[in-house]
Amino acid sequence: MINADKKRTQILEAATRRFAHFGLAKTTMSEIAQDLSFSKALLYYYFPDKNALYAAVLEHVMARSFEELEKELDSIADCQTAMMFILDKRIAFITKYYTLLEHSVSAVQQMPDEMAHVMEDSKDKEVALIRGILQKGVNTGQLAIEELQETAEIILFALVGMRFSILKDLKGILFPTKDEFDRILQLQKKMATVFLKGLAAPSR
Amino acid sequence: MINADKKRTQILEAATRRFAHFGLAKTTMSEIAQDLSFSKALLYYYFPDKNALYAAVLEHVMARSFEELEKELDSIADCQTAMMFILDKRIAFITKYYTLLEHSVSAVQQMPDEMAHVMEDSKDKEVALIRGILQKGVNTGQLAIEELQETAEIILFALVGMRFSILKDLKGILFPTKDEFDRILQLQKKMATVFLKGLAAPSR
DNA sequence: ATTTGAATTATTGAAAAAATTAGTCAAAAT
DNA sequence: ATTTTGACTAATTTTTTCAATAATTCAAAT
Repeated sequence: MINADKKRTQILEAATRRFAHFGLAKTTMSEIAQDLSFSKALLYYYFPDKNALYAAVLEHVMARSFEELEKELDSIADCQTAMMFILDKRIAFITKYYTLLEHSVSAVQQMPDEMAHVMEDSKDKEVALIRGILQKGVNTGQLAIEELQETAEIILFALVGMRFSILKDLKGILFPTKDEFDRILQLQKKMATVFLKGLAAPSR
Repeated sequence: MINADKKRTQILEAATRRFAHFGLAKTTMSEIAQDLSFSKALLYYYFPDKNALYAAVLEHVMARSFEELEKELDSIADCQTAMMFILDKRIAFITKYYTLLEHSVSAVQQMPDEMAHVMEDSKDKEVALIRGILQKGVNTGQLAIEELQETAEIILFALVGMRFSILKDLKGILFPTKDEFDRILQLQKKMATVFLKGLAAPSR
């Protein structure tokens, strides 16, 4: 029982390494099994199919990141600072897991339900995170916001979309460079800053 | 000579109808020729190849829209109003020419240089349009902006990206509905409004 | 309950064949 | 001289086939 969980975890970790480096399409179940000296069939004992394993990897990786993020976020009182912090972490995450996420980015259509579900969850969590920051600002009297949820969604849409728009211009580039991610981060920060300023409560 | 231009225009218009309805891939040169009862060879007398014709259609359609837009924009003094006006017109344009633009949206990679050039031009023009609005705001003392060009780019990135983000969620949808476009417009307006407020010059 | 080797089923990718479409050109029409 | 065309070729796309690879199942062993 405890051993079973251990095997599951081992598979999850080996899969994470493969998927993170080679992506979904270029990773085979045999390879993951070989990495662990398990039989391929064992993978199917713990995970129903390849997509489920991939989804589990996505979920695991994201959950860990969110956990860490939320913890660190607690100690930041100022909402502008918190927002900049989140943007830094977001880009760091995307840079690190670019290949892993690639499938979710390029093949959003025709994504198996399992993965789609994980991505939706993660989006919801991210919106919640941003809403938390805005809430902070409202509580301290820094911000005045009517529709907290919708405003958080708008910010996330704009951030995600901004990355899309910028990366889309890069013709046939397989992996964006560090510089390109830095540029995205820079513009996202400027946008978020102006946006927060626009949400500022009238001073009195 | 004047008759030659007329033929060119006829071809351009027939091509516009076809491309606007069926897109680039699902329109053949023969069909355009048949619509006009011209020979296919004649199309090649006026346009070097299919891509050039498509690019000409894009350019024509966009040029007409920009022209109209700039004219109407002149009579709007307030920058907030002007921004809302542009957003309305942008969405109307995209709704109308969704199929025509689809290729530019989905196949941004591997886009022939001619089309890429038209799209870049249009992006530049759009940024210029937004910069013009911001300039208006700065002139009237409503806004305080350091980097006019970059700020305009950020706004456009966010607007375009926002549309991407929202449409991307729609799994396997061929054509977004009117409602979906309306939702995009609504969120874009909120974002732009907050953003402009964030750029407001400190009152005194 | 866990693990495996061997077998089956499904998917992918390359190659060949067929069909459609883009693009050319010499000659005809204006 | 310019415009237009029909008939032709070249390129591209689509369809089909088939072998190789990979996913998935399962009976039997641990």
